[in-house]
Amino acid sequence: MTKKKEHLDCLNTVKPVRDALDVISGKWKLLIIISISVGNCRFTDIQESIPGITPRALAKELKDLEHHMLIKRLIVESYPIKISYTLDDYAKSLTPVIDALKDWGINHQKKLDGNKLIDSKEISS
Amino acid sequence: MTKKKEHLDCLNTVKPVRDALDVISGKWKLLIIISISVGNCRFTDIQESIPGITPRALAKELKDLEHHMLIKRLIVESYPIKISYTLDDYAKSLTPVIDALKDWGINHQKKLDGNKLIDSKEISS
DNA sequence: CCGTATCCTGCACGATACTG
DNA sequence: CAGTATCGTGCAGGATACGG
Repeated sequence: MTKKKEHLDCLNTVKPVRDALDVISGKWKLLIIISISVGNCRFTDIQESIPGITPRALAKELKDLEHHMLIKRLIVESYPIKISYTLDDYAKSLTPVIDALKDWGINHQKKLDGNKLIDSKEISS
Repeated sequence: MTKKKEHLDCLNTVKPVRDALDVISGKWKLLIIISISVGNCRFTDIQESIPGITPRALAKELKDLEHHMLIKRLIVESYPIKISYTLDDYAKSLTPVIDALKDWGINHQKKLDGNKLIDSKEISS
């Protein structure tokens, strides 16, 4: 059956897509990457730059991101202990993914907005 | 400050990215899109093509996907009622997104596998 | 055949307090 | 400063049964 083969090919797509989604989805991951990318490298700095995040959440997400090799954790001073988080070069490989998601998200939002305008002509600024 | 501006630009990225993730993340959405894309168009067919999915889950996801204009729901016969689900042309716009995620996911898995080998060597030594 | 209706469970995520 | 430790909660998703 050709259908079965096609189905299998598609499942070969689903797995890596899910792997990728696991890495970048979630409430904080992108925000943390962004915060580090603009120069925040200390735990407390990152925490203060992301309204609403708790130290528990930040610690967990930082570990995840480090495990996925998207950020690096460096001890820069042992007493008093100081840590520096930086983006790994590997994080750059995410650029096409982020861009594709961003472009589609913008376009999709426009499409949804267009639909809303049909219902109500209110435009919020 | 230029930092503040950069930070703002990045937040302008986060929102559409999250919008996009909301649409395609989740346990079943991609599988359903795939199932329909290979020719399954009846509720029961789709259900049987995706091992483990319950009617409740399928119904919910189909509604979401329809709301996001990725699939179309057509009543093809009123008694006994028969429904046909098809991919909306708009779903094609997701292709670059899926491809980017897939490529990155494949590459990332390779990278993790490579690292595992290093880790296990370090541990065993 | 195409779904709803109930009920249930796990886990992502939060609040708050505390420590080397 | 850079995190843990505890405790708590909401909600995505599951099991099972039933209805038009």
